[in-house]
Amino acid sequence: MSKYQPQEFEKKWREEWKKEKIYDFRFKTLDPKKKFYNLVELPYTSGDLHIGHWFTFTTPDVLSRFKRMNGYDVFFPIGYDAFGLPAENAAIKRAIHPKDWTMKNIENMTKQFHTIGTMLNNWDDAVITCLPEYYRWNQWIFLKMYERGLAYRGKALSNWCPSCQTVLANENIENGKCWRCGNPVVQKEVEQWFLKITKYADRLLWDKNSNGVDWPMSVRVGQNNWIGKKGGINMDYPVKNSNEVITCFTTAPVNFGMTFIVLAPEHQLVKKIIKGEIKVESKTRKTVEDYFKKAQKKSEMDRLMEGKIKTGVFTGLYAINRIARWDVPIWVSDFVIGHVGTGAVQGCPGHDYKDFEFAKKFDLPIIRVVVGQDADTSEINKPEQIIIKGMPGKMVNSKFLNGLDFEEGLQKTMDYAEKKGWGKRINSYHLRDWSISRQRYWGSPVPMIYCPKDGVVPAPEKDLPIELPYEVDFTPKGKPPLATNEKWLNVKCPKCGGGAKRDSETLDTFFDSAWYWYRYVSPHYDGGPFDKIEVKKLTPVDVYFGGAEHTLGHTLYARFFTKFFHDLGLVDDEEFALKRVQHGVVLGPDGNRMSKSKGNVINPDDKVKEYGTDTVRMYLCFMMPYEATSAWSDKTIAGVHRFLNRVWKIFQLYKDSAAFIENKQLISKLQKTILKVSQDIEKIKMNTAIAAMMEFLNAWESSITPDRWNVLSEEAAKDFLKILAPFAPYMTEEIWRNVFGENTSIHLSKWPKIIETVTDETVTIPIQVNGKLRGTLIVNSRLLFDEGKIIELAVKNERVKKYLSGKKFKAIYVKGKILNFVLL
RNA sequence: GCCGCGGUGGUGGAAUGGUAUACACGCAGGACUUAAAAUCCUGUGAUCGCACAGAUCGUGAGAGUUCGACUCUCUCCCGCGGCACCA
Repeated sequence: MSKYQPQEFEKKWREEWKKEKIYDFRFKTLDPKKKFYNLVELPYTSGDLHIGHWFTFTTPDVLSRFKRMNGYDVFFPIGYDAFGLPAENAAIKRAIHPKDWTMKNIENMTKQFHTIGTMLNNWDDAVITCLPEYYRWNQWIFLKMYERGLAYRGKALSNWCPSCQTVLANENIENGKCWRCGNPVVQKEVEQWFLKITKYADRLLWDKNSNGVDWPMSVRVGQNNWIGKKGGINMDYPVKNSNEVITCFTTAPVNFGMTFIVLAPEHQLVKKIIKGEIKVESKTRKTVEDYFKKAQKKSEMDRLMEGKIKTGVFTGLYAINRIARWDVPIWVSDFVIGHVGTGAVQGCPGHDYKDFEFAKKFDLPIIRVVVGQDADTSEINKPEQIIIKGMPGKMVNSKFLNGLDFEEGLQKTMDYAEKKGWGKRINSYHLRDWSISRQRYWGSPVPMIYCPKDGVVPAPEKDLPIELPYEVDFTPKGKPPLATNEKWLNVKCPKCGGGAKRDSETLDTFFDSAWYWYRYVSPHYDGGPFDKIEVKKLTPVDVYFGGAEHTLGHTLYARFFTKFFHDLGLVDDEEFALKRVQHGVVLGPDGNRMSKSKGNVINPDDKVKEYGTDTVRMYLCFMMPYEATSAWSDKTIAGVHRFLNRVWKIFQLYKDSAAFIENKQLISKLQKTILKVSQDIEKIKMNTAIAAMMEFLNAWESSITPDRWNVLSEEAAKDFLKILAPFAPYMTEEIWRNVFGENTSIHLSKWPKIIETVTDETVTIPIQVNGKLRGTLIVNSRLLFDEGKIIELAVKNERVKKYLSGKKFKAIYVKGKILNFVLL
């Protein structure tokens, strides 16, 4: 009997499958009703396939194989997310060109991917986002958005390194300093390209019906919070002795308790004060200017270190609170953020914690206008006394509002303000427009041209792609790398034909990944970003597997693009994926995240060498639920290997078998196992599916006795092999062909039929007395529905009898499930 | 602070309101072996008990609903993840 030595045949089958083309996906034969688009987030071209990739891809692969054996045309494509900063960093550090680095990594990763033994199917057509064939359509999409006013040039506060003259991403700041030159980073308003995702805010919100698709609660709630739609009112306050008006957004206009206004340092009015456009005392002007400069220098780091201690300066100006008919002082403070609401806050310190802190710090009046449940009517001195919107309470000190419920008082205030023309109800959103320009090299060039005469001019569609030049300086000072290639940079203006310059910025890589699954369907199509007809056949995506870290970024952008394509008439769907499944993380054996510095990295290649691919795949499915995060265990993988060894052995025995004696109980167990495995795979619960197969093997082995060891028919044995096939594709193929002599792949076989009505001859019914288990009853399954008989037998049961003797009771029988006696 | 998700044996983890701890690991004992590894068998929630009698307790804590609660409701504690001076 041969030993289980997976290394002997895994490579053989990999090659054979390629030869037999069993994983080819043929678009032509597609029946749209039988299509199954299984998508995994496209991997980044980091260089090596780590155990996380294996974990991420194995479960979707099992699902793909299962679906295909059930008659679906499974589209399970792959591609690479190939643009981005790490490639550029590698270039700077190691003097390798980003393109060469990336393409080399892709080659290596593709090789490694094949060892996992997935049925990923369009390897030759894998979409690579850094190739012009792909990013050409990024540029096309950008131009379409520009045409519709969805892409615009604007200013935003960003991390800025004055020395390198570039915007820095948060992760490129180390202790408040630039990662490259070590100089302090400041906040600066920088001109950049934005996508108007806020225009889609309402459509991106998830409704109670989950927008008709099956996405996790965590994603839906997370995205809705991120979009942060809030109803409130924009209140106008005239500034005394000027023509200026300050608009404050508030969700709770407690105007009879409003005693000041606070502006964000970057508020327009502050600029006007500094510029002298609004007259204030020169000493005050200087104070405001100093405060503004200090605020501008503050980085994220400073703000964090400062904590929540309020700072601020008085502008010397007053505004008129027309509802309460009094004047309020106007202050500037960096606790108010320019882009939140209107960048101006009406201070109601009795009913807002931040306003309270500010008022305390600068000794501003605090007025109570709401009495809460504690009936405290005293002055508000302590934070515990603050009553905020949402708490129950009655209005006081508020003239015509007195006596109303808090919420009603707010609504009346808003009605009044709107009637007077002093305010307008409005929705505020937390979501901001998406900044997409990066002053980097390794990305899609922005297809725009700057002409001294015509200004910003879009590149003509026929000139796409605007190819990324190979020759640039990656470490320039004061300008983006692309601007160092003069030949590329200088162009003729499409409008006037005069000298002009290209946009030297590149697109955020999240732009690349916001639509790639459509490109997968027609990777070489050149009449548009994708072939509408093919896309219609294959989309929406049936399941989208990926990481939880993409809740607020990638998946939100992807939904935004889908809606944009919908508006262009390119796709029918408003949601691109019917179901989203998010994986967890495989931690190192020590329970920490794997990292080279901790020395706890598990290399999948080593494990394949030790146990074979099937064992690694099965272990990754078995170790924990797909969504969970847990540590790698060398012990547990050995256990999984033991299981496969036993499977191997029992089938080797089968090979040498002679007479067959059927075991009905075992057949029934097999039927139940097939049913359980089918349901569990569908539910993405691979760990319990495997447990069920282990249980079956245990039963199979223990039903074998020296004189009666061939207990399964060939059909039944093959059925077990088939349900194992999606998990252990190599071993099952080896057995399928060598033990059973089949000559077409097990992976092309049909999933075993489930006989729904599996009836055992005997059934065990637990018997409870007062809800406590006191015994069990083993009865013929024909008696299952005969309640009287069941109770009669149960009462006679030795173990139950003593609890019931001499007592009055009633019986509750849940048919086939349980019998409970309740003592009266 | 807000939002989301969790808390079950020594460990990873199972349980449509119906026999809690499936499956696996680990551990203990045994078989095989000169010995070890591998493999196989048996046992394994806690406490009491000679017991493969039996009993009691047991799913973070406490209450509630129910014939019956890991599961549903409320209050609280702890852990993880996300957001956060959001007006």
